Amino acid sequence: MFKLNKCLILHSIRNTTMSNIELNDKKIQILNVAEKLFSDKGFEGTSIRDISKEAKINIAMVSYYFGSKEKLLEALILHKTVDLKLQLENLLQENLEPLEKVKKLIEIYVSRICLNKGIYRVLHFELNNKKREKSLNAFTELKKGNLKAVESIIKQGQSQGVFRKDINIQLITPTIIGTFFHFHMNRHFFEELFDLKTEEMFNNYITNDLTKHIQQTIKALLVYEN
Amino acid sequence: MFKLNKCLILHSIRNTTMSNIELNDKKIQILNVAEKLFSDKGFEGTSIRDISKEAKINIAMVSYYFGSKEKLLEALILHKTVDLKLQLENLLQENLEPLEKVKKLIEIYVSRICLNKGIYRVLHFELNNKKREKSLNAFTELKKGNLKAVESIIKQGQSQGVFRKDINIQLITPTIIGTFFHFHMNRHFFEELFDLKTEEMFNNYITNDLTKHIQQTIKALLVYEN
DNA sequence: GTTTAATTTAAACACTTGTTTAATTTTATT
DNA sequence: AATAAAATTAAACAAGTGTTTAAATTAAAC
Repeated sequence: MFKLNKCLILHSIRNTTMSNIELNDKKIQILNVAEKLFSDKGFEGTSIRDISKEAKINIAMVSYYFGSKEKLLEALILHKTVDLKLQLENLLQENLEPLEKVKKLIEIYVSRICLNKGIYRVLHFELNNKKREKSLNAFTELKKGNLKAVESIIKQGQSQGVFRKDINIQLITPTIIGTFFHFHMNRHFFEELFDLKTEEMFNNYITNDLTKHIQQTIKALLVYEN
Repeated sequence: MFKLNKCLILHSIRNTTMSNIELNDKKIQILNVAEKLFSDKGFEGTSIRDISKEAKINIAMVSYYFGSKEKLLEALILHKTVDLKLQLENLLQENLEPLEKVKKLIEIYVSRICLNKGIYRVLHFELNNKKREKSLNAFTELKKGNLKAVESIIKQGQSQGVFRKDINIQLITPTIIGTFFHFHMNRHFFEELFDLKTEEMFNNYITNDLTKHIQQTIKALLVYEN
């Protein structure tokens, strides 16, 4: 473990790149393979031997680089969830109508999660696993930031008189992300239902029809008069 | 395995009870424990030894009664998802305003899934696991039935001129169940956010606030004029 | 009460798990 | 070229996995 720490520090000095210390071709390769396998077979369902086989490395390299399987998961979450936060913060600065902002917010959510579906599926899987609590703290912080962004956009719309005021702001994200995830989790079912034969057709359905449905739903919730 | 089959048949003769052959106090006990543990720790994360310890039975009894761990999961799904279908079919027969029917539909979904949250969480977990495909066929049939029910209710409302016609009916269930599940999956987060200190407070929030939010959302989607 | 079948048990099975070791090879530094 | 550090390896570790076996116990049938 002493070796490992030294190695990390040296790497961070050598790699003058952006991110938090630990970037390295081989490590990223391992992370990508881990994402794929965790997503397909779950965290417990994936063995380090599976990962090393697929990544064509020795079994010991995972412990060598990350310390343990658990810490590999932590690194994976950190590595794959950084940019969503940035994109939302940028959206807040943009000068747009509240309704347009909400629409764009949904677009960002869907496309972002869709792009990193692997890790978000893992997160979804492991979210309620008590063993995994520690690894998921970083994710909780992300969620808090996201909620702040949604709150700010909607309150802006409310003070402009465009949005209803008797809505539960904190439950809007669950509706947006929940709809998307339920669709994704039941992928097989909807592929059959909508006759989506290829990966491309499936993704197209998401970026068009599903996104539109979510936007329509949230818009209706925010503006309709009963 | 020969012994097992014989045993099952004899049981079904002795037990003159309702259900599909295989009911038995000890088996139900095992199923309940399995539901709890699978839900807490996932299917792969739960060992037969965990189950036998918690259920206070011998390790061999699971294989003896169900054949294998995989078949235990199949039995569990079948045993826990029968009644939702019935409740929805009853709802279809009721003489209610379309909007009231939708409201009640959401109530049924939420309460039903909430009551059996264990097994639905397992389903959610294992849904995309290719290894589990066979065990989940029964669940696909359930989903198809549910979709039929939703379709029939909404088309009724549309033909009465109460509901919009430019909505994606097939995506309404994802919004209902997805919202609920996302809330449930991120339980820790929302417990903190809404200061829900006890199990009771959490469940109350679901049956009141969350249900209301979903009903409000779907109502808005169905009736608002843009 | 004896016999037969069903249940329950502890032990063993072969296999997989995450992690560590110590030796080797590769890379970097002087 | 020699030295030191880092990366990689195969082998071993102890612990846990699902399942099977064969013997022991309990219950049912006669």
